[in-house]
Amino acid sequence: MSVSIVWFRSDLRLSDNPALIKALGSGDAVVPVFVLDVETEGVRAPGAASRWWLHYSLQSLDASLRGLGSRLVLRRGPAEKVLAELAEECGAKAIFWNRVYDQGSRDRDGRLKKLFSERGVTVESFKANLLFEPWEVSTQSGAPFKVFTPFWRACRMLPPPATPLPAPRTLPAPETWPAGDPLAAWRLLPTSPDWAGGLRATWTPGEDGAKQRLSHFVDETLADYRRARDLPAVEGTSRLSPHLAFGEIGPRQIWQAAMTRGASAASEKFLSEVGWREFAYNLLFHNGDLAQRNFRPEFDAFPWADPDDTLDAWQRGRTGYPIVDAGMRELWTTGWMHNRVRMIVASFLTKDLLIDWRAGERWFWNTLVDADLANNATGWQWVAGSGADAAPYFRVFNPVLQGEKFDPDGDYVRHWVPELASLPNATIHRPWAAPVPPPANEYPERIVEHGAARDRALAAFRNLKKSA
DNA sequence: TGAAATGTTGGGGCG
DNA sequence: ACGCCCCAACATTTC
Repeated sequence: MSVSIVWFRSDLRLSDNPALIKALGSGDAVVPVFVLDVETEGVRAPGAASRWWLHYSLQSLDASLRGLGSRLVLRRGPAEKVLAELAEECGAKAIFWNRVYDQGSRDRDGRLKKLFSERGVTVESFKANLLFEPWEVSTQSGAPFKVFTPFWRACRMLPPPATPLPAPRTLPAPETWPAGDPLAAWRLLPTSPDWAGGLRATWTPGEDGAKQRLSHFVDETLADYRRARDLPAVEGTSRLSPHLAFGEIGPRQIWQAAMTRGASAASEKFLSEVGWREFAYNLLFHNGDLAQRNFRPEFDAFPWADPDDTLDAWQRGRTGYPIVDAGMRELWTTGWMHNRVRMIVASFLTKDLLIDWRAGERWFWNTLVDADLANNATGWQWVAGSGADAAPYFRVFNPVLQGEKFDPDGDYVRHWVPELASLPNATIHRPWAAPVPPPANEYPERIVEHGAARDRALAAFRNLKKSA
C-alpha cells in the first residue's frame, strides 16, 4: 500500500481540511505530520505564548487522529530536509498541504514543490485558511486593494465560500509508522518559571475547544455583538482568534456558522471582522515584508525614539494610564487582549511614547496566543499610520477618554489593575486627579503626560509630512 | 475603528 | 420688554 503525506501547518483540524480529505480520497495510507521548524530562513519561529498553545493543539490533534485509527508524526528541523527524509522513508508517492501566505513559507513551499516533483512525488496544495485567495480579489485595474471597504465589497461580489468539508471518520494507517519525536521533547511549555497559569485558566486549545467557542459565540454573544464588541469588560467578542491562528477552526466554518443564523446586521458586522483578516492576508501576500517594513515608505524617515525604560513600563503594564496597564496585564496573564484595548495600547506606544511599531509587533508576537503575522503587522501599521488604509497620523487615542467611553464603570481596570479598585468611577481612568491619588509605590505615576505627548507626536508627524 | 479647537445656536439670567 | 452676555450643547474644522 502506498503512502500519502498530509503536512499540517496552520490548519490543526480534521474538519474542513481539504488536504486531509484529498489524501483520504487517494486510497493510500495517510501519514499526518507536523514539523517544528525554527531554522528555515525567513519563516518566523513561534513566540513563547504560541509555543504554549501549540503544545496543547498538537496534543489535541494527535488524540483526534488516534480516534480515527491514525496518529500525528512529529518531526523537528528545516521543513525541506525533514519532509524529504520522511517521504523517502515512507516511500510516499504524494504530499498534500493547505496553503499559508507569509513570504518565507511560500518560498519554502515553492522549493519543496520543485524538489518533490523532480522526485516524482505528487504535490498539491489547497485553500483552507482563507475565504478568498489573494489572487482572487483585485481592483478593476488588476491591482491589489489598499483600502478595506472596497476590498471587502469586492469579496462579497464573488461566489460565497464553499460549504465546509466534514471531518473524516477513519484514516487508513501505514503498515509501520515512521518514527517521530515525543511532544514533550520539544519543550514547548514554560518550566522555570511556569508562567502559563493564566493561559491554562483562560483557554482550551484544540479543535473541540474551537468548535465549542464558535457555537457559544453564535448562540449567546452574536446577537449583541455590535454593542458589546467594544467593551473590554464584557465577553462581547468571539475570542476565536487563537483557534483561528492555529487553524483549529477555518474561516469557512465561521462563515457558515454566522450565516446559518440568517443574514443579520450582527453577523454582517462580525463577518467584516473576518474580512479584516482576509484583508491582512491579502496585504501580506502582496507585501512579503509587511511585518518588517513600513507599507508607506515615507515612514522610513520617521524619527522613532530609542526604546528606553518607557518600553519596559509599557510591556509590564506600568505606564500610569489605567486602561493601557489593564490591557498589557491582560495580555501578560492570558495571552490575549481585547481588540479595542489593542488599539489603545498600540496608539500609546507609537504616539505617546514615539516607539517604533515594530517593537510593539515583536512584543505582541511573543506574548499573544493568537499571534498571526498578517493580522499583527497589519494592525500595528494601521495604528502607527504607516500602513494600508491606516489611521491618519493625527488620530491619537486619549487613554483617559477611551477608558471612560469603553469601560465606563471601570470594571475592566479594576479587574486587571486591582490596586486602583477602590477609586470611584469618576477617577478610575485618571487616578492622578483623585482626591487621594494612590501612592507611587502602589501605582506608578504617568510616564508621560498625554497632552504634551500628543503635541510631540503631532509635531513629529507634521514634520515628516512636510519633508516627504 | 479620534480628539481638541473653533464655530454656532439658543435659552435664561440680569441690568 | 428688551438687549446683552454667558455658556451649555451641538456642529464643524483642524490637527
